[in-house]
Amino acid sequence: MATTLPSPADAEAPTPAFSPLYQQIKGLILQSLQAGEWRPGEAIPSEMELAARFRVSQGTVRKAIDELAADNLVVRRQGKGTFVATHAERQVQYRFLKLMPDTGDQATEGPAERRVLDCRRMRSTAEVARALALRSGDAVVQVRRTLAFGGTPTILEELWLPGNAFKGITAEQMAGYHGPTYAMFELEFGVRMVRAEEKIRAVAADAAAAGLLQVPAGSPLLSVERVAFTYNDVPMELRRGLYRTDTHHYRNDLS
Amino acid sequence: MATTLPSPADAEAPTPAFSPLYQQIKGLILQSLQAGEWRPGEAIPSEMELAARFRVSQGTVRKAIDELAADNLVVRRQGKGTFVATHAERQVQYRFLKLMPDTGDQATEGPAERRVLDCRRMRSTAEVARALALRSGDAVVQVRRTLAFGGTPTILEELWLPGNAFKGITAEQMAGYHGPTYAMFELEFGVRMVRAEEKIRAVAADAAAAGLLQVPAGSPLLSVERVAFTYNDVPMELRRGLYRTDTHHYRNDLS
DNA sequence: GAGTGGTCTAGACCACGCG
DNA sequence: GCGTGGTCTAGACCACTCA
Repeated sequence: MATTLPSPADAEAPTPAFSPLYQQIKGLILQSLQAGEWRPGEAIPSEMELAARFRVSQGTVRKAIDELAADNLVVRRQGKGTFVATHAERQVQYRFLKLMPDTGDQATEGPAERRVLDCRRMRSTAEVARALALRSGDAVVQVRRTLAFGGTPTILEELWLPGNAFKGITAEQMAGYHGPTYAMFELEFGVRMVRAEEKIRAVAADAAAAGLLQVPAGSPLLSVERVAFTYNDVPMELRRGLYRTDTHHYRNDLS
Repeated sequence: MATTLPSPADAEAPTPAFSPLYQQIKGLILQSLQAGEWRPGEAIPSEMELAARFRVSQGTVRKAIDELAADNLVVRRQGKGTFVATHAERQVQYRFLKLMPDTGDQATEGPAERRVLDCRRMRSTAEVARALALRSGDAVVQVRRTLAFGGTPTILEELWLPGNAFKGITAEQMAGYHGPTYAMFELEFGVRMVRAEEKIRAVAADAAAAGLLQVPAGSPLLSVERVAFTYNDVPMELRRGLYRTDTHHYRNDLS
């Protein structure tokens, strides 16, 4: 049946290489997600509906959705439906933040206290442009802020965002929103971060960082450089964080 | 059919809670893996054979194996079969080592040059015992070594292994084996590491570490504390590494 | 009780690897 | 050409949620 499929599905397969039907369906659902057909947190159509729309069996749709769920683009809830993933959910406060208090976890610790130091538009340097797939000199927004836990400043970070997608962002918006920053990005700018890559190093605190994080100059800090991506691997944020690791640690699970 | 299954499968379900058939099958295959019915790198029986053995359909076995493959316990190869995962494979040199050269990757860099500083049996401290789920004073093996890339010492690490499982391990074994240490553990001791947890911090190099890594005392280093587990979440290694991050970085992908 | 995702089956056919 | 895993289907039934 895969080769004799009518129009909708295999119209999407420009590669002669062979792509399973469920992959094509996955691609189509992905396009709808990208296009904003369903908003973050909303339910997507049921498996039966999608099967009817694409003229395939429920099992094929199921396998497509299975992969989307494995990629964290979508969340299944038995008896209720399948929902577009969002950063604005109770579950884990900060999905991409792997810094944990040495005792307890993110949940026991409560939300971070944010302090925005700076938020301004500027022209991107060559380095920032490369990370964000822009041209040097394109408009970017730079944000600098600290995050504190229980009164102790723990993270100092600098964000760069493409000026185009984040027109009109303000320090008040960055500071005022209650909840993850990425949830604010979804709500206010329609930008959904889906995946990220981090490069981690140990560095010595310079005078400025030391002051803001209330540690002696030269103290070892964790440097975390993150590039976050929306759909289709489009980079939408460069973030450089300095973490204190005297009361917290970066946790990672390998398998 | 799930409720009327004959002996083999639901003899394994002590929980009345409801466990899908394929989960029970997964558990049974896992037991065989654990028991060493098939050695690392070997093929396990085909889906049809397993389906016949367990008296379920091929689809159910498939779903069980899908999960084992997702957990990296097993590797599927179309047209050939399904194989027990091993650390002794070309693919990625060091599966659990996330340290990458700033330019290029593990493949371009070639294998690490190992130097074993120390390998001795001792009684475990309370801290080591806790991590390895032993009692304080139980026998453990401590290994200290450095890894260098292109002549530059980059990693200084200390390993603790349960003395029981690693009887008779020698410095020569640690140094002499060509390939990942975890592959040597599989071959020589039948211990297969399946999963690990890491806690990462930034620390200042003490005099000893600075000397061995050829950096000034007080230099920032990445401290990586790893607990590695075999099947059933049994901890089998505690490892504390210090990484230079002037030419390398710890890479992590989030989703 | 209706609707959703989750499980299980049986059978057909496809892509791949290897002799 | 055979055996392996991979895809696709259709239909039955189960577990969960909510009105």
